[in-house]
Amino acid sequence: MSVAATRTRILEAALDLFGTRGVEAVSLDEIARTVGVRKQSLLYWFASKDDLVDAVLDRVSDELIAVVDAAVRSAGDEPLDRIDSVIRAVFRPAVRRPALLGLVREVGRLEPEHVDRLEARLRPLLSACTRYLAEEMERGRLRRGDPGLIAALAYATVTGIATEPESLSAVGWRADVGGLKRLRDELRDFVRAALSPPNGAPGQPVAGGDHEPR
Amino acid sequence: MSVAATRTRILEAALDLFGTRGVEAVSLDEIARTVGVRKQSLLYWFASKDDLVDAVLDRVSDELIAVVDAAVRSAGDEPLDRIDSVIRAVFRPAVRRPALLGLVREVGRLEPEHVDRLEARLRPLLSACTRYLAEEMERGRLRRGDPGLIAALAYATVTGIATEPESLSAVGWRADVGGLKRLRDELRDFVRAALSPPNGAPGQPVAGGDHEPR
DNA sequence: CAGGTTGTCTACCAAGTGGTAGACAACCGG
DNA sequence: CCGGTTGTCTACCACTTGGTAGACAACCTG
Repeated sequence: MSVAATRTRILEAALDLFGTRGVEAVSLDEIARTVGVRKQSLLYWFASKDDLVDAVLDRVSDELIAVVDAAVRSAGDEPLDRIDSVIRAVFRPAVRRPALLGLVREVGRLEPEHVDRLEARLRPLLSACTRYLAEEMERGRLRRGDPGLIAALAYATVTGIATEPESLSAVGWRADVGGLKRLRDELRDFVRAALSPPNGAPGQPVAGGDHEPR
Repeated sequence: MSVAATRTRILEAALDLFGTRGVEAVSLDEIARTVGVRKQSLLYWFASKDDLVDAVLDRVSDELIAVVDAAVRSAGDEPLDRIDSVIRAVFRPAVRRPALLGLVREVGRLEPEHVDRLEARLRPLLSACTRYLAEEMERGRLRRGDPGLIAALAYATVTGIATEPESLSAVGWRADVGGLKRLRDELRDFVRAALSPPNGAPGQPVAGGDHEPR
């Protein structure tokens, strides 16, 4: 009790290991070892490896949804600024802890049951996102395109760059404080440029008094 | 001899399995089974799993380099068109066979020796790419930024989107012929927008001989 | 046809896999 | 202080892991 509860520590360790090395590649013994406990204590808290995977995925999706929601709420009206805000909010935890997005990226290596579960939990976030993109494209404040695919592309860019510090080191990048800042800024500029409407950046809103009907 | 040589068939099967499920998660027995041979025949051609991994990585880097080189040579002078050409060339094999880029994405889950080997083989391609980006930024034909990080971002976007058809299915995308075409076009537009210089598309080079003092 | 080479196989092995059964100590409310 | 709950443990289990040893057939080459 002086330290965190065993269950939580198992979850954290499993998240990191699953996210960085892959679910199938990590054994229960290894997780238990890093927690400092026997495998059977782990199986006391989680009936099976599948159970543990589900719990970890739930934790990840919870955290992701919370982070994105907070970022959206704290941002202004301009869609590019709002997207900036989300990226900033996701970037920090993602780079500091690649396992977080790494686990999401594990989708497709997981068994269908797990994929379904994760998709179901993230669907509200996802559909709100594509709906928002579609609205702002309509208003001319974002480059037009298929909102779903645009969302997927932005997602791929952010997760790809955040989960692969190794490829970044291949282009001479270092993970110090300055490097992190430069990477974050470059990512922001990249996505902003990719989503900006073709005319000009500031994009005065269209005249009509629209009110975002929700 | 009627079918492909055993060695080649092992390499192909290993590439697909390693790339889609992860190196550590795939056993020699499983590879052998999909080839239709016993594990010990596999160990006759490749002394160990590590040897097999190296051989597969070599094959992947060879193919990648060949594809990119051909695309660059066949493209025109405009950098955005040239980048289009590379993306088009990489997109088709990558989406048809996610294992290809999936294996490259495995970097960071591999042991350092394998990473070093792969990086060494891809370094010429990579440094040529960043050098080219730097030149064209200088000439004002690409949006300015850190060439290395820009390259990494474009790479992350392409590989991320090509290796995760599952996340695409989450936004309603289907992998039929039309879907592929739409995805390819959307990816092209996304990257083109992300890399275009901010003024206008055709981008006459800047008059003064500026040199960005670093 | 003799003798070596090539390629696949069966038979093993020690270590590790996810998981079960149950002992045992610490704690709790009555 | 007593009986049950809680949490961790040891002891197993059947199966899979990467890898070794060596039998054996098919093939060349002389």
